[in-house]
Parts: sequence; structure tokens; C-alpha cells
Amino acid sequence: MDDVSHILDDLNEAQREAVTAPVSDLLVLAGAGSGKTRVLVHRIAWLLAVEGASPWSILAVTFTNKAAREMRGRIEQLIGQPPGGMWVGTFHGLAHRLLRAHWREAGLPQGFQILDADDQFRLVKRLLKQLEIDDARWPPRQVMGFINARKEEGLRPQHLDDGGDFYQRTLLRLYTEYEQACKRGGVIDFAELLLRAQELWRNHPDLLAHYRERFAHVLVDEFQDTNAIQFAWLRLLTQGRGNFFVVGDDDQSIYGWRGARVEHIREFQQLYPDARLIRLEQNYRSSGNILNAANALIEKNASRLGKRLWTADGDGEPIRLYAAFNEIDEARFVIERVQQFIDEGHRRDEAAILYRSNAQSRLFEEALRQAGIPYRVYGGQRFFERAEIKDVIGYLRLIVNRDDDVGFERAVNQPPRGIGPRTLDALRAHARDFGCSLWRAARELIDGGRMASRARNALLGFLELIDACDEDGDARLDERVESVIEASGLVAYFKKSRDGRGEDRIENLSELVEAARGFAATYEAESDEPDVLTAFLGLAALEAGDTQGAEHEDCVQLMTLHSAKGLEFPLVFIAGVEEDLFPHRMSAEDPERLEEERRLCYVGITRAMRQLYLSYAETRRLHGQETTPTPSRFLRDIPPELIEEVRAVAPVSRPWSGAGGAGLAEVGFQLGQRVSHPRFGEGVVLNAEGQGRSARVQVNFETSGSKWLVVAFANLAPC
DNA sequence: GATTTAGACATTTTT
DNA sequence: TGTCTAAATC
Repeated sequence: MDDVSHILDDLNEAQREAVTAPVSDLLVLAGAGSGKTRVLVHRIAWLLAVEGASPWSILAVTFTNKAAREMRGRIEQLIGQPPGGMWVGTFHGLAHRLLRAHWREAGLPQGFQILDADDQFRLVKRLLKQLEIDDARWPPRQVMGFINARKEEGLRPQHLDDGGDFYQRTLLRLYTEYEQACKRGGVIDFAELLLRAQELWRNHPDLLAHYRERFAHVLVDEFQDTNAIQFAWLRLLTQGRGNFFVVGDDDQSIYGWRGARVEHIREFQQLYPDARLIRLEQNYRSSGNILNAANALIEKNASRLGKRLWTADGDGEPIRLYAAFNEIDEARFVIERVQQFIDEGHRRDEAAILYRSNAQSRLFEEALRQAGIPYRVYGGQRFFERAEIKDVIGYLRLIVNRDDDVGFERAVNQPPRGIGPRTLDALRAHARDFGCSLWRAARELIDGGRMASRARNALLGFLELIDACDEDGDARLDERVESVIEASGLVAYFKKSRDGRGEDRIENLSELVEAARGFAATYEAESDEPDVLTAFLGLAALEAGDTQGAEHEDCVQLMTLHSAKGLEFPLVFIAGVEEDLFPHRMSAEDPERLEEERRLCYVGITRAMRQLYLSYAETRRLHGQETTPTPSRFLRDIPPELIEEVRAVAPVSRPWSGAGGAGLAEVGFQLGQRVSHPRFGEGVVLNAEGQGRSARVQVNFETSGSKWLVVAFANLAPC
């Protein structure tokens, strides 16, 4: 046996047990920060080194491209060479690969293209219009959600009952029409990738047998995030095979609303009864107080498999809680602490500000900008999703496949070339009547000679443009992309635009050419890839690129709690810990969704390594409305002894504007001043309003919390 | 075809 | 309150 000490040296007992377990079905329940991915990576190295597994026989699945990249990188680092032959990727990426290799058996055209969420949305919208269905009763988003949810359950229209009522029947009809439209255009959406891949194996036992034979080892990360179709796909590959290694954490399941089912973990235990269960409970990330808070919080959830994290570390600093006057004060406080942290000599990217919803980022951005602290917001628009990029992609798709209506609609009048709504309506009507693509409809209408000559010429010009672009098929990918951009007239169009973003757009277009150059350089023709252009388009759809550049820069990190999963930071702020915001109002009714919110809070807390700040505002402007939220119930789930309340020290010059707002002097107290009350004891003045006899102050009492008191009656004394 | 204006609406997001 | 989309108007 080779020396395997490098694989095992830095592992604890439980990790080692998981890594070295004999090949069989195995479930690793791994808590936050317990070295989950590590175990997976080391397991693969172990299989290669000790079990004599060939890289060829290993399939490792993750959810995001980022996770897949990281896994590949770490495997390479550990075994000292790129993992050639191994299948490491996302569910969608692997399904795509499978379908490219077996397009015929999957019933797809060879050059099939992938619809991203935006393409899908447009298609649904177009369909609603075409079928003259009221988009107020059937909002495109909901229709899309319906279709995706059904596909994620593995259900085709023919499996579904029309429910008898008109609403359901219409949805079903839309689903059917949508499928036909996709088929005509030779396109498939994200959910379809998975469903097709599963059907491919189910309907072709020979193919399935081949892959079952090949993949002697199947490993899955973040198993709690699998949806029904993903699990079904994995089951085909692994059931009765004794080769299924899954890692997951039921407490970190936060994507239920996207079809992920935690129950799959339990189901796993039933379907793979011989599976060994290993728990990883030692946490290497957070200090004791943070961990205890997380444990206490998550214990309030009823449906859990049970797990308690511990650390060999000390208690560390207490968790700090700040009750802000309002959302502006909250941002001020957070940024002040961030600044302090930076002044202590820490890197900016060691600090993260987390929030429940994206809208909350604005105030923090403003405060950071004011303070001159560089920051990065995650979750913005991504490169391949930019309008101008998608325009070019539209042309490219049309070049690959003339019947791709989604590409056609995108490119046909962008830049404007005189093909207006009337011409397009005629095209759509013809396409619908004859069940053909827009491209063919255009051809037929032109040839039929029943068109106004101006529209006819414009349309003909477009068709010829696409055909011409198709001729230099032998050129390098980036040259092709470049000439398409050139021929399309987009650059000239953006140059003319005076909205201030034209230059940006043009720059993005040349970046696209660069991306194509880079892709072509690394692309090695694989037998299952038809051509470079198709492969490039697949990449554009499946890996939409990063949200923002400047990744290398040292920036304070701003993101939602969801996108923080899998990350860690020495200093973490969780802002807006208020009822209706977190847990979100829309989840408050349903106990299951509430548990998911709590898990989300658990995820947030466990991101913190050394310092954790929680904050809420006592008044908050929400949708232009002044609200007075109550502190989140999650705060009550954390034992008070772990929390240190940060005293409100108000800036002296805090503007106290607004009609009817009393100057504090007028009330007789100052913001931040300590006062005592005969019954409530001592506290700090937080806020004031009204004047004269109706003047009220808000006082945060040490023992009984914050209260509004009418000054005239309260008998407050400075102390 | 561009620009303005009114109205709706406001979790979380990857692929 | 701020953003986004669609209709209305130039």
C-alpha cells in the first residue's frame, strides 16, 4: 500500500472513519464547519490510493459551479495531479454532458440549446400572449414556477390530472404548449436537463447498465439540497450497488422553496438500509459562544435528525446584540464596527454583512461608500445574463439552429432594424398556424410576397445576415463571435445610445470575445461535443459567470444569508433580526417554512468564526412605510448569557428633524442619556417624539427592555 | 423608435 | 421608498 498518511494525517477520528470506510453506502451527517467537503475530497483520494479505484469510476456531484470548481481544485491538490477521467460537476453540468453524448436516445436534436431562467420567462410570456391567456390571472412567473415544480417532481403533462377546475386546466395546457414550443425550437430548460437525463437512463436500460458499471463510486455533497428528480437520478445509478457516499446537513437545508427536500436524508436511510451513518460534530470554525448559540437555536426545530456541534476552542467573545433606533442607525453602527475592525489591522474581506433580503443591502452600501470602505455585494447580475451579452448569444444560437425561436426573438430587432411589432405579430401568427418556427415563417412570408416591401426587406436583411454569419464556420470561435458582433450592428447601436451605458456595453462585448478566445484555447474537442460554438453556448447558460468583478480586491463582503452558505468569516454581522423581516413575513404562518427560516439563521450564525453581531431596528422604513418591528423570535432562542447587549451611544448631533419631532432638549433629556424610573430602574434614552405634555421618550431599561413613556407622567430622573 | 410617465409591487437563487 | 415594466406620448 502506498503511503496514505497525507490523506489521513489532519483528520479527526470521525472524519477518518468516513474517509476510510469500506466501500458501501454511507451517510455522513456533517454539521456546519465540521469539514464536510474535506471528507469528500479525502474520500476520493482514499478510493484512488487504497481501494485501487480508477479516476474513471468516480462520479462526484455538487450543486454549484463554485463548489464543483473547489472540489476539483482540492482533489488535484491532494493527489498531485488533475483528476482526469473523473466526473466532477453539478447535477446540471453532468446531465448536460450525458445528454450531449446521447442526444439521439434522449430524443433531442444534436445541437440542442439550453434556456436559462430569463429565456424561459420570455418564452412563457410569449406563449401567454399567443394563447390569449390573461397574464393577470396566470402571471408568467407563476406559470414558470408551476412548470419547473412539476418537472422537478418528475411529472410530465400526461402524468397530471387537470384537477377539474379552469385554473389548473389552463396551467396544464400551458405546460403542454410550453413543451411543444421547446421541442419545436430544439431547446431545453434547466429542469428539463435533469428530467431528460433521468428518463434517458430509465428508458434505456443498456445505457444505465453501462453507467452503473462504470461509476463504482458515487459521491454527493450538500445532499440535503437535492430535489426529487436529482435523487431519482442518483437512485438509478446507485440502488443495489453499495457505492453511494453522501454528505449533508439537515440543519442547513434552506432551499426547500426551490424543491429541495430534506426528507431525502431520511429516505436515504430507508432506501439504503445497510448504509453506515457517521456524524461529524466537531466544529473547527467558530468559538464556543457562537456555537452554543447556534446549537440552542436549532434545537427549537422539531424535525431534525439530531446533532450537536462542539469545539475544542474556548468560549471566545460574546455575541453582541445592537438595538438600533432605526435602519439608518443600524447601518451606521455596523459600519462603525467594521471600520474599527479594519483599524485593528484586519483585512476587509474578513468581515461580512449578512441580511435576509437583498433590498437591505442599500443602506449598508451607502454607509460604506460614505466611509470610503471598499465593499462587494454578491448576488447581482452575472456576466452572461447581461442584456447585450444575451443579444449576441441570441445571434449565435440562431446560427447553430435556425428554428430556435428564443434566439430569434432576441436578435431579430436588436439593434432595431425596422422589424416592428406588426411584422413580428404576423410572423408569430404564421408560425402558430403552421406549427413552424419563426425563421420558417419569415421565409414563407417573404416568399409568399404578401408583405409590405419595407418590412419584407428588413426581414430579408436579417435572414441573410444570419446566413452570412454561418458561412465562416471554420474560423476560430472568438473570430466568429467577433464577426457576429460586427455584423449585427450592435456596437454602432450602443455607440449611439445616450443612456450612459453604451460604452459599458461595448466593453462587455469585447469581454465576450475574450471569453470566447479563452474558451477556444482550453477547449479540447471531446467526442460527445458537437462543436465549439455549441459547447460555448452551453457554458454561457450553465455557468452564467461571476456577479461582479474585483474579486481579488480586499473588500467587505455583503450578501444574503442564503448566499453565505458554505462561507466563513472572522467577523459577521446579521442585520435586521426582526419579525417580518427575519423570519420573513411570508414564512411566518407555516411551521415548516418557519423551521427553514430558523435553519437559515443557524446558517448565518455558524458563518462566524470569532465575532458575531446581531442587530435589529426599533423603527424601520419599509416600502416607504414607517414600521415598528419587534425583535425576532430567534433572538429569544439564544441563551441570554451568550449575548452582550451593546449600549446605544447616540451621536450628539443626530438630526432630529421632521414635523412634530421634539427637540430632545425640549423634552428635557438627551439621546443616550442615562435616566432612572421608579419602577423600571435605570436605562438609556433612545428616542423621542411629540412635544409639550404629549412628548414621549423611548428608554431602553436594563432590566425590562425598551419602553415608550410620556415624559409628563413618567417621573424620569437623570442619573 | 425614443422618452416620459404611471402603476404595481416589494423573499431567498442556482442551474 | 425605490425599482421595474408597460403603456402613452412625442
